Amino acid sequence: MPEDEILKQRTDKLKRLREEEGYDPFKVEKWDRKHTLGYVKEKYEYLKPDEMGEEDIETAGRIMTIRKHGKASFLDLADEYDTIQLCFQVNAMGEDQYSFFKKWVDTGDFIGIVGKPIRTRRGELSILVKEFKLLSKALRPLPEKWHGLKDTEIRYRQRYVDLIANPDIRDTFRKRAKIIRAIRDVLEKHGTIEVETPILSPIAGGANARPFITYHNALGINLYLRIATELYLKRLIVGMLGRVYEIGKNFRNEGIDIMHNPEFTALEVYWAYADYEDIMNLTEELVVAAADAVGQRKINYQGTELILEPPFRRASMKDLVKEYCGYDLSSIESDEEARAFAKKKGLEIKGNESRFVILAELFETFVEDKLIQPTFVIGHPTEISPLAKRNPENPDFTNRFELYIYGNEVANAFSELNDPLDQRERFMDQARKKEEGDEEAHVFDEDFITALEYGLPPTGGLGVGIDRLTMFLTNSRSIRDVILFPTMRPKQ
RNA sequence: GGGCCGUUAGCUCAGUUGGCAGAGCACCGGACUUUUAAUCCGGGUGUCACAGGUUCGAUCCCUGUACGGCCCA
Repeated sequence: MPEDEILKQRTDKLKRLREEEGYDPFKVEKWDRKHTLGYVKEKYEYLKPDEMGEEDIETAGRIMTIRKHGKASFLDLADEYDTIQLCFQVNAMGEDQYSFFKKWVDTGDFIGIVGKPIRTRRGELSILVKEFKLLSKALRPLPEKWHGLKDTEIRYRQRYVDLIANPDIRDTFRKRAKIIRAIRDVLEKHGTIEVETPILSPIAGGANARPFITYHNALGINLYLRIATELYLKRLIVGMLGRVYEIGKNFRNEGIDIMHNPEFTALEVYWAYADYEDIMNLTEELVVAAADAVGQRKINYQGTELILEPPFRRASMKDLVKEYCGYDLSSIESDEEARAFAKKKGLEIKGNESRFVILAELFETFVEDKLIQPTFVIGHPTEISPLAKRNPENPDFTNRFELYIYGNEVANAFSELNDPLDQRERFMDQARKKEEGDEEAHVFDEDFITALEYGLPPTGGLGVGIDRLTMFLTNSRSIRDVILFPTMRPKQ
């Protein structure tokens, strides 16, 4: 039957219910749910076939299936966590209620029930219902009961249908909540305060990315959706908040794929008086707390075992690139030589890359996807790290690390650059890159320099991709499986 | 941005070398007091994504478009 016909049929049924019975399920305001299905399942597990519990259970849920047998019927009732069978029998609830049920109740409807726990002859823990109340009606049919809902397009566009039909998906989002809760707990424990910084701002800085642009009518100016929280959070360290963090959405105007959604959730943390090694320890603590929150440190991700047990492997970018593609920076004498090497390796060369940029590009091409187990990659070139403090022994490199899991960047952190003079130069270098056509180069933020001129203490900072971390911890293949309403192109 | 794949009933999917469009579940009517993929009897509910083209005839072949997925940059 076409969906609009079912819709019409059920709408008519609702109308008749209102007229013939004087009952309007949409006028019901509440139901006192004294017990959950989980409570019943746990407490009455012991019941033997044909045995009945003494307690009156008062619970509620959505009817998932109905098996009608004349004067007795069986329903599967689901609440947010569990499903339990209900027995509807004429001699338990009386003629009136039973015929009301037969006439007016459909799968998808919400009902509240009162009844006693029993185990049926066939061994199924159930509730023998003596009273029920129709709490709300479904006018559209549920997806098919065996296969659930598979169509990715409907799953993402109408997540509510996905969540009804595929209980596992509900579990993924519960785990996501637990992960974020665990992260907050660790940070609070370390005296880090949660703050909120602007999403709309005149300058979108703190990362290499293109922003979304919007327009403020009253001010008559363009504003940008943030691409990172970094520059605002560091201003707060200047402002002596000591330790701050923010968990929130960032927005990057780029493509959508299995690892990228235009809006995504990031954690950023800044600790005064800490360096990147302290932050590395913190990162391990956060990842492990997140893993523990959802159950375990050894996880199966898409058939690969990932072991989230600290200490994570630590390796320098230079060594990794040397190991995986033979590029030994210490023996490279010129940028030309570096470019020639890269070209031989099949990289596309523009012609102005430095030996450091080549290092980073070789890393991306030849190393990244090999880093399956959690690995801290340390020591990124200064040229590609415009907000990170230089390594005092080798100023071409920074005290920075990224955490890779399953070939993907999950965290990025460094000792923060707090020298306003150097920061100005770095921004100017970025501005040059922008002029040369790099649309993702950092924007010059004069007020941020001003803030640094007031004095930023030595500070360690961290960014973590919450969606990606959640993917690994929930064995989700796509970032869209851990975002409730992923970005979709509008239909038509 | 490029390549490949997909789009058929509410859902999961068949199918047609180009000739009246199929199944299971769901849904509607009936029977049934222990089912749990209930069973039995009856009912097919569709713009075969959209727009063109080829053809006597297109859901099928061709072109384009939309949306989705995968891979690559």
